[in-house]
Amino acid sequence: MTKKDAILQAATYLFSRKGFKDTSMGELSKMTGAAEGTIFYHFKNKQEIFLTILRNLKDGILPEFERYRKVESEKTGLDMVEESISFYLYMTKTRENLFSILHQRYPYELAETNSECRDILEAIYNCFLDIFESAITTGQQDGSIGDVPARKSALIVFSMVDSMVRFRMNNLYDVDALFNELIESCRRMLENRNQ
Amino acid sequence: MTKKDAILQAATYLFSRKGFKDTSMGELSKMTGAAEGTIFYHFKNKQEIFLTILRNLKDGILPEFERYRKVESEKTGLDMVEESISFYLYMTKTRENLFSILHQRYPYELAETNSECRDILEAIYNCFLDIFESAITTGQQDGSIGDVPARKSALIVFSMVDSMVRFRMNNLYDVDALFNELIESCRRMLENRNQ
DNA sequence: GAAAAAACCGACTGAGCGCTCAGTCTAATT
DNA sequence: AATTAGACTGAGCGCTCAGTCGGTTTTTTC
Repeated sequence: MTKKDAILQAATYLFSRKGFKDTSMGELSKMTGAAEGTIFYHFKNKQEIFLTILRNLKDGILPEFERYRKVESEKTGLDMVEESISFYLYMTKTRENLFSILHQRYPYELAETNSECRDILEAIYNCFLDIFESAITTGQQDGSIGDVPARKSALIVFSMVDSMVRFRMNNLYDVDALFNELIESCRRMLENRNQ
Repeated sequence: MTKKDAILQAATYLFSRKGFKDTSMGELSKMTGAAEGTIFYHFKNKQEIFLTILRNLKDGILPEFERYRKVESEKTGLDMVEESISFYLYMTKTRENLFSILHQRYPYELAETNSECRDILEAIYNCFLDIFESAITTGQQDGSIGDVPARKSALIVFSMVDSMVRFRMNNLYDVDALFNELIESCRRMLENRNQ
């Protein structure tokens, strides 16, 4: 692994654990074995490290989500919603550090002044929502899901799932214990009752 | 207003807007007109200012929530859930600064080492959950709500509502546009269908 | 194998931070 | 009028931080 990659990896870890502002270049230097000067040789400043992580997050994750979304399935839309929730929870578990960064204040603060950051965040969240929305519209076509506004319902489902992720990351609640109830709640919320 | 109160008020504003770590004593001093020394005369350190705000938040808000919870009502439990959601959204709107502080990283970081902070946060969240839980159990008694696990469902409803608050605070989505759908979703999620 | 380019180093800088402290001011008490 | 105590002040201390710079080592190119 190149030193540049080592820096990005360590920064991802530290930013997710301690936050952007509370991670110092000295720590980053110590963790990677690179001198502070080396870090600034590869990245013009601290913010640029963060943006690079965000760029990589987008480029690494979006294709995976897109690929998942386009997989043809024999399932009903309602079952697809359930599967999408599991998929999202699985993704956030395998990339905990990256998703933890998305739950922090700094990216949204940066987005206010930096348009690239804003665009990346928007692309990421649109992609997440699309997963749920397309499952819902599929369900409305096959009759498994009732007559609900698809985008808004997708947003509500997403907000529920994202809260679970937040619970898990902050060790506030055992998400496994809540998982079944979450799925059942979403089913009751969406299912078609006029069949 | 005493200078001590002015400091607390300004700190609440600054902490909620910029976060704990990004608020400097210099700023706080400038905003209140108090010398930096004065701040440390009233509070032994920066953390103590934060804890005082949290203490006041608890003492100011919990009684109001408790009072609301104990109001006898003619409504069905399901209607009470809807009303509780509105009540929670209303409370977060009138005390936006305080609730914004609860959505930050610092209080939970502090809670890891400071037991008073931990206790306050726990008391606050238990109180929030109790509102929704007692509406749900009421609904199960009057038959308006189905056979769902009350505490877990309360947690799910709370997580939905709290996400709305987060959307509003970060200007990510127009919550008013989502409000009706949120209510309808919760109703579908909870209502008794065996009547 | 020499020259050029890229990667790397760590001591250093200046700004900003939380917090201290010696001392002033004000108003009540004796 | 003298004393006292609480409220308040702001210069300044010790420290941390992001970022710089002059120089060294490693790699690439011809």
